[in-house]
Amino acid sequence: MKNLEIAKILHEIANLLEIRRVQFKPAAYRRAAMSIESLNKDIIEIAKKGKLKDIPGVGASIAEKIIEFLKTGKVKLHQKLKKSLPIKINELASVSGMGPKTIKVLYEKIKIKNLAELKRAAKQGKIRKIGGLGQTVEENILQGIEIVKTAKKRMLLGLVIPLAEEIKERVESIPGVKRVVIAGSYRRRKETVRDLDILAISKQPGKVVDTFCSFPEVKSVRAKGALKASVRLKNGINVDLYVLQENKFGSALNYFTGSKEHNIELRKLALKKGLTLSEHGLTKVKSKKLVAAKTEEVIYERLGMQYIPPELRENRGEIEAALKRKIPRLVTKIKGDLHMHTTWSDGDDTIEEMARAAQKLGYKFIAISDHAGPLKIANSLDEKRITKYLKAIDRVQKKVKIKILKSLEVDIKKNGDLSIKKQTLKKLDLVLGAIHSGFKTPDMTKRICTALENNHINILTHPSGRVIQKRAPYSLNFDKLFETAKATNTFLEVDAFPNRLDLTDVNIKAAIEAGCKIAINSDAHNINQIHFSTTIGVPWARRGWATEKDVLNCWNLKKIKKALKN
DNA sequence: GCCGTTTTCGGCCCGACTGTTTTCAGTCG
Repeated sequence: MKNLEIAKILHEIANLLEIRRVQFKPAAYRRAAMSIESLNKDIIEIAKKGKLKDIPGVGASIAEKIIEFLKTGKVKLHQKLKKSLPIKINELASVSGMGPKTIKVLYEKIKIKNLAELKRAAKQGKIRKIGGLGQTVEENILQGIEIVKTAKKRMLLGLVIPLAEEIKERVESIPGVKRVVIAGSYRRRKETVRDLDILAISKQPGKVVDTFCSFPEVKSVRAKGALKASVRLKNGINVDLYVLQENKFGSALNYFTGSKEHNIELRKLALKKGLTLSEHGLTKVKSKKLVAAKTEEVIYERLGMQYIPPELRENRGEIEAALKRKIPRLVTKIKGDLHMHTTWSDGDDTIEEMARAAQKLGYKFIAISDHAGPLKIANSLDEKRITKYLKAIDRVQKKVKIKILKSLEVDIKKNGDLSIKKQTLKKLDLVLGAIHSGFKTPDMTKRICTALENNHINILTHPSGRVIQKRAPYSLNFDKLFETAKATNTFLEVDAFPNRLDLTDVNIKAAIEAGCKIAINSDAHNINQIHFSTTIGVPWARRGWATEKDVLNCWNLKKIKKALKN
């Protein structure tokens, strides 16, 4: 898979062209790069079919460069640009405050080529001596370098939610504040969040900004104006606050929710209608008359399209769909959770504790699905303990209202066999199949598809094996996997554990389009994690355009049981 | 360099804040 390598080169070309003050091309290269980054197909396959130009943002010239890279491992233009400006441009550009102009002047005047040299020069006070730059710039660069190093990792959404809601409440408590919404990637429920964009309605913006900046949890104020402020909290999260008037809240919310790509498309669409869209509202280009600003709903309607839920705003086809009024009715809640662990394997809480906690969340059913197989580290169940485990579930069932389905998460061996005997699996209500070892198996697609074809697996759990910020997904042919899952009536899991979110949003959409069904599960290992399926899993599935009919655990128990028998 | 329900040529998102200079360019989201 060369997608990311190619994207990186295109980004670098964009940055290098920008330094040369070339117009428009940087944006074109960047668009192609981002589009390739989010592909769920191997670009080599696309190239083989001659379909490179079908990728949004890729035209004749970039397609040629991709082919050149696949053939030779290099792109001549890229080499040439690098030769004329031999610096680590992507690295330097990642520092906040370092734009193309600054990078260029620093190279020309004092030969700064990389992050280490930049840091040294700043520490030695060499940057402040350059015309146009001063001591503050120098200090900001040093700070920026630290942030690049520490904040390279975006934070997992699941870990940010409690902190974000806490700071939201703090802002709500400021006198004169009427309404508070956290916008940005947080509202779109992306898997990771870099900073929080908080919008507040108030008639006294200055006061609100001042109070916000003086919160005890604020470590440093990065920027402060009449209407907005940017601070770094002691827990390391960057928070931007924007204070708005009520009558412009909709346009501001739309603008700050993003994504940037979505907004750009909206603006282009507005222009075609003789309108211009900004955070201040939708106005007529000629007369400057305001047409819509108060709510997002009005703005989308005035643009001639359906309202687009925040989770879909990634410029992945939602705008076209909304124009045709084809935005699906996305999943909003699930009735139960079909993947969780207890003290019988590697969980922290008992079957009864898990059942009662799930009942408290309003779930109608759960599946207890402890590990089974050779996975020693997770205290996996063997054949002998499984018998006792099933009896233990029966005992708890008598005590609780919630329906408990009997399940196991069974390891798929390297040859595609399951690690538990078939007659044992027959005693279960549903079987989860999973890869937990041998991640580098040469043909993982074959291993998994063999398992689905030869065995009775109801749900393939965390299908790609990725762990966010830690482990890359194993190499899989998703088209083949989806085809096999559909043919074998296997549900594909959306594992809602914060560092998994596996399938990815892009893959969920592709799976559904291929005719597959999914199951949204918490993979909880204690009672405090069961909510993941609702708080993180459901929004994540929405990002994959999932509707209730696509999701196993949106159905009632009778329908689920019937589906599992197939 | 890409793209098309005004266009195969001629456009390409928009405004706030910062730092430095003194009226604005650069950067960011």
